[in-house]
Amino acid sequence: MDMKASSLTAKDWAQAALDAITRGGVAAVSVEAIARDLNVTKGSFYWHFRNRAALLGAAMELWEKKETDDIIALADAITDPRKRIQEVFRAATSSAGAGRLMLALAAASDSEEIGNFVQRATHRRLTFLTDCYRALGQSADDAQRWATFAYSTFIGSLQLFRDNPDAVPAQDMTEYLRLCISTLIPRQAGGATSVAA
Amino acid sequence: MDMKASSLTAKDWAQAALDAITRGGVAAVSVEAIARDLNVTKGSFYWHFRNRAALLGAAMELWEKKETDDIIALADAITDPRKRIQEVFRAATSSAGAGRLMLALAAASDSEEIGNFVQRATHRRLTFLTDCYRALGQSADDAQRWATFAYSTFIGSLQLFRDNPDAVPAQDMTEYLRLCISTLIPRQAGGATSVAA
DNA sequence: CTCTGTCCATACGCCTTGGTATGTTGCTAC
DNA sequence: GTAGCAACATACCAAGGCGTATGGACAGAG
Repeated sequence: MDMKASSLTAKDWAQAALDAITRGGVAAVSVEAIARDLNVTKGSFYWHFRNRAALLGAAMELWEKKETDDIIALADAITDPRKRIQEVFRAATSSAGAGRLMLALAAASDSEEIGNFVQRATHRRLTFLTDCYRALGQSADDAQRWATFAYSTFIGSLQLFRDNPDAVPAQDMTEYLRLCISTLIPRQAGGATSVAA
Repeated sequence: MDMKASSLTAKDWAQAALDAITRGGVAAVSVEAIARDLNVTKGSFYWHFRNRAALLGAAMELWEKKETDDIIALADAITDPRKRIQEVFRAATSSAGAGRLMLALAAASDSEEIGNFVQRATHRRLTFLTDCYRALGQSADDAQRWATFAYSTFIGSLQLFRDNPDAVPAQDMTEYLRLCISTLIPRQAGGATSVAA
């Protein structure tokens, strides 16, 4: 029944590393522990990778790739900038796994290697949001500030609901999202363009 | 010149543990490493504490105590609820050390011990903010949602500026804060509801 | 059947860390 | 001055984790 046990690839190891980070943070990425998860031993690992740092690098590259794919998929699906921002929030609060992974990586961003990837991902997301706000007719400065505001709220909500799941009753979750979205998307555009509401 | 080398207390160890967490996360709390920071050996530690978990517990209690003191000092200083919320943001963005410590603890909140403390601190802060919004005339439900919103933005901004210091130019920082504060404190004080669709 | 390269297991050395056991110093009481 | 306790230092063990060295299974090429 289990034919996938033929041979492992470096990507399999990278994905397993991401899973370990999601569960227990970057500190949980130990060669032997992940080898146990994959039902192999260290001998397999050191054939695919030079050392633990190489595994972390591959995991970060895989994360960046999937991360980019997610952003692109999100961007391509919707054209209305208002609904784009809205969808960022909805997609974030839905997939708890990606959120936990993002937070775990951010927590270890003091490491030079990981920090660069987190920084790039954050920058891309901010650029994406800034473009949305610019499409709403805001100035460049206003758009950047609003994007930073919205992204901070997004990250903070993610962390709050992870660490304090009962901060907001589950019934009020939709109400909370409506409040955030309606507040973070100013009704009055910068004055130039206007999107049909 | 250095007379403070007389004798260490358990509180000194707890504070050193908090410093280690601020620098490198909870994983950086190793008995021997902190002993090196304090210029002593493990022998000293195991006289003051039973084990590493006891040190973490003492560190968390010390953190909760200082944390509570900070909140109380903040609350006593200002009576205007609008300025209270404003001050929360200003105090947060100013002391980067407390922010880093908070984020490092939140990142390790999957641990049962640490998670409880983080949860209590978060709950107290949310209660504080909720009271502020209630004092502004909001309903209980609205106040809780706005408090959650504001706190999420606060935590998210902290994390964003830690991981991506150049997300917003330093000059625009005050502008960014003004945007957040003016948005997160609804203008209309006497009214019952704030945002209507 | 043999040879070769891929993919993995086993065994080992080394370092770090938690924890224990025990030795050592300095101050205080008397 | 000496008994005794507080506050360490030192030595040691076991566990785990990284990295290496080497051996073995297994498939395909010839």
